[in-house]
Amino acid sequence: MKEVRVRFAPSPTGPLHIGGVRTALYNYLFAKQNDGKFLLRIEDTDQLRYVEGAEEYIKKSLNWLGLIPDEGPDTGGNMDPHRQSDRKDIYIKYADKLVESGHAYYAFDTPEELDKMREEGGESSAKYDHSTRENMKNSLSLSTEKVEQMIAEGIPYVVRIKIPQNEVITFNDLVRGEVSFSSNELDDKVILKTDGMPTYHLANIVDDYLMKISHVIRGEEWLSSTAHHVLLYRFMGWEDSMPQFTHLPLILKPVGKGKLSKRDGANFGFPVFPLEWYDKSEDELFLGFKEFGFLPEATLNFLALLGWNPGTEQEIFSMDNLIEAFSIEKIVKSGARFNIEKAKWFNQQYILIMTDDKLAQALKPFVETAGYNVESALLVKLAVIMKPRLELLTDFIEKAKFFFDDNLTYDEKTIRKKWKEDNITNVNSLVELLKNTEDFSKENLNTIMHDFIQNNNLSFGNIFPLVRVALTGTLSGPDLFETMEILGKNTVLSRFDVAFRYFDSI
RNA sequence: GGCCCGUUCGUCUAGGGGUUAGGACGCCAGGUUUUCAUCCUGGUAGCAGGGGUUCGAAUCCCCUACGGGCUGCCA
Repeated sequence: MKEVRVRFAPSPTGPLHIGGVRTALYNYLFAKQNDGKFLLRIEDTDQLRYVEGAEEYIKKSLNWLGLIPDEGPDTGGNMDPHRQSDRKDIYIKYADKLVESGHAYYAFDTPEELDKMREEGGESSAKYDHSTRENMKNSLSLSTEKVEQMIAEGIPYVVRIKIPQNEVITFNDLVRGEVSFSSNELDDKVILKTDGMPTYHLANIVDDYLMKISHVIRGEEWLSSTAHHVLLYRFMGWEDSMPQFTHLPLILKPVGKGKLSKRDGANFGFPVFPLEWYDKSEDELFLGFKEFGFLPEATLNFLALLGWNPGTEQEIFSMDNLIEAFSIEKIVKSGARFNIEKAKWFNQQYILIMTDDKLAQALKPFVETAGYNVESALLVKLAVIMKPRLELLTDFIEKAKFFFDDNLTYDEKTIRKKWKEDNITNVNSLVELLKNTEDFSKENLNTIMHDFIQNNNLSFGNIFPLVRVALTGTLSGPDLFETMEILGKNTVLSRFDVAFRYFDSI
């Protein structure tokens, strides 16, 4: 059987977005499952839209996610180069070949002339095709002498594919089954631009052929132009080694119409990029899944299930599980809405199964970014008790800050309700008791405080909330005694001091 | 407008002629817990509409509606 070779072929026109990440993931899974190769190819044939740093961003993102290419711009090898701008000469050669065999032709039309042609088409807006090409300026409508003269004069030209009439182009899509297009509906797409760069269509089939790609797994936006690609393979004489096509459903906005876009992230307050991206032209910083506090494994797991499912009820998959379970046949046909709540749930599941050391390690950069310096031993302790309370790694700062930041914001509702006569007296007695307590282990604190309440015939509900708010500012949090043990006697006593003064002032 | 693809709880989905239409997220309720969270139990909610085919349709066919993509010298 033919070796499985798939590629992820992004265009460096901006940050990789979540749909692209999923495409990369499915390619990766398919390659690994079949002992094949996963290639990264940079499709930078659009010089106008090229964005500085985008290629680097793509590589860094794949790296964060662990989707490491077997072959790509940084790996070298006999399929090099993997950046299309470095392969310009190759495409020109093949474009010429198509012109020679009569499957493509030169066209000299200016943008204005093209606009005019389209406008004249009226409602149904005309295409550059069999019905219009004779009226345009190209090597089909012009005499050979005229064409040679124009080329000699340096008049810019493109190469267009000559789509035959009255043919039905059928191909098998691994997700959708048999798909057919009438050639009469297809336009004579530009395959080589005036700047000598190929368009996607040419570059794509030439590279996929040369790089021996066995399966093309890409987004559904390419389905419509696949007939053109099939024709190109045919004209090149490569139909026998044409890859299998698989078109993935698109990822849609969480609400409203259309596919997920860069703006949605900002609008709805969730990430659509793997890593943060600074957009120079708009002077805007977009945070990524990483900065939001998502684990790469959880991000991948969530994305894997968005448009694919194993057919079982299993939802949590390690990379190895995914590689084993993945199958193209199980890819869903319809577009999926992006749902951040489910993504958070996956993240929570992964946090829950992390080891304490790993969690502490993952938390560290977030603590530092927030401007705190927490020693490792404490961080591990906090990781243990905060683990079931985190959906995102960033929740840690918000929810555990009081352990390493003395600046508390007190829950005033509790103070107003509970900081009264008897309670004040009792809590103060409790503090006196704690002052005389040397053993601040959670077990001892538990015993002492429970005894205190029982011996004085008090209720938990009148004492513990005040203690909790005085020490942490909030009513919700981990076990009180454990919290006190970690805080330590000195901090506990000084916090009572500060808190009670504040309570009195309300 | 044209062409192509799609449509099962709010969301992600299973199910491919006979199922009480299953699971997950979310939400709600209860239990556990000194609080919050975790955890456990239960509940909520769906086959886009209309025609066929069939003894029988969520499942097959057609139409309509709706959604999505493409229709660039962008990918």
